[in-house]
Amino acid sequence: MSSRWSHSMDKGKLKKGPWTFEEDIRLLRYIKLNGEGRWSALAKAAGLQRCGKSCRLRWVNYLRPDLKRGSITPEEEHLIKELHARWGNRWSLIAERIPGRTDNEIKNYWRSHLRRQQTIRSTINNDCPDPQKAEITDIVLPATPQQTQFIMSTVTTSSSSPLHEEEGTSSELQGAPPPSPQVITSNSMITNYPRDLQTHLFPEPHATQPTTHHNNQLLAEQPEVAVSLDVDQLYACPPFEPDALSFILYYQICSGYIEAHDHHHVQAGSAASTASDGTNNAMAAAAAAAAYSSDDCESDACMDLSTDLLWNIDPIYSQNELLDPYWNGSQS
DNA sequence: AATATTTTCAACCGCCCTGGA
DNA sequence: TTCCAGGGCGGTTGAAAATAT
Repeated sequence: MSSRWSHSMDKGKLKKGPWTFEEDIRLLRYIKLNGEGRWSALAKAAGLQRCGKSCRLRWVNYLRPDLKRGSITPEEEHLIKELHARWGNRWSLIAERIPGRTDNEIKNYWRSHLRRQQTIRSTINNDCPDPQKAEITDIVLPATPQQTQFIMSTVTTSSSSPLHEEEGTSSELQGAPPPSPQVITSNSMITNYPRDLQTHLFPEPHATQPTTHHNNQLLAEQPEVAVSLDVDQLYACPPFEPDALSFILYYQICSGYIEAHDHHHVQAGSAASTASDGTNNAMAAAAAAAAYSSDDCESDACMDLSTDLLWNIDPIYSQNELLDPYWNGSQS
């Protein structure tokens, strides 16, 4: 735990600071079983030494299955500029119009990317006496037809909104959209996880592990390192703290492979080094992770490789369309 | 290669609003 | 009507990573 949070922790028993793998799993499983909301009670019931706000934030900004991973696209950037010009720092409102992005993410993006652009442009065009006006006019770039269509489909609204109900608010807020009618239960959101991931995250009592058969070729014929497939053990004693969802996804893919080959042995290092595309890199990462979690992989080289692969799982995932069926839950 | 500076972003803080008692 | 707890939101922080010198 870094010193940043330690003084706060001394005041009570509630934990602060970065979330661990185990905490993520606890929160995810609890929300799947019981739904979200009532965050203070949820935190206690889930056995988390966290305040309700912290749990909500972790869920909303990081664990939600409908979050979009990866960099902000040019279309999204343009939309952020457009909406910020309309509504100012109404980050949650803006986030509602950009699917899969959180208010925190948009706010950070604005501060780190777009505000700097604005500052530079304002410096160049320093003849504008009104900084607010300069901000709006400077940052809104012409939209391509595609961008315009995207913006129109996203922004066009019909019903009332809290902002609309504030009669006579500034003209800057005209055209503000209604609150999103999004009423999504946590269960339906969880079903956006890959089916196999759901099974592992939220197993039915006494359910047998599903046997899945995926791209298996590259991991075959390398039976050297015994791999533990005891997921409960993994939950109880995670050997590292990668992105929890990504890790479990790849772990499951790997498990499917291992079961399919019925020997429960994978040479993680050689599998990874011979992998040539994203899918198999991902599988190799999972194999490496599994190997890492076992007592059978003790070499420094194996551990180094495992760690490298795990910390690079997100880019592998985001660049690999072959994994979309798993992520989108359409894989049978 | 080492150090300094800048950028990124997860997470917290505090204010405000809302709904229930 | 008032009080209070919970939740949402925008602002801020600071460690880690990336980049520059």
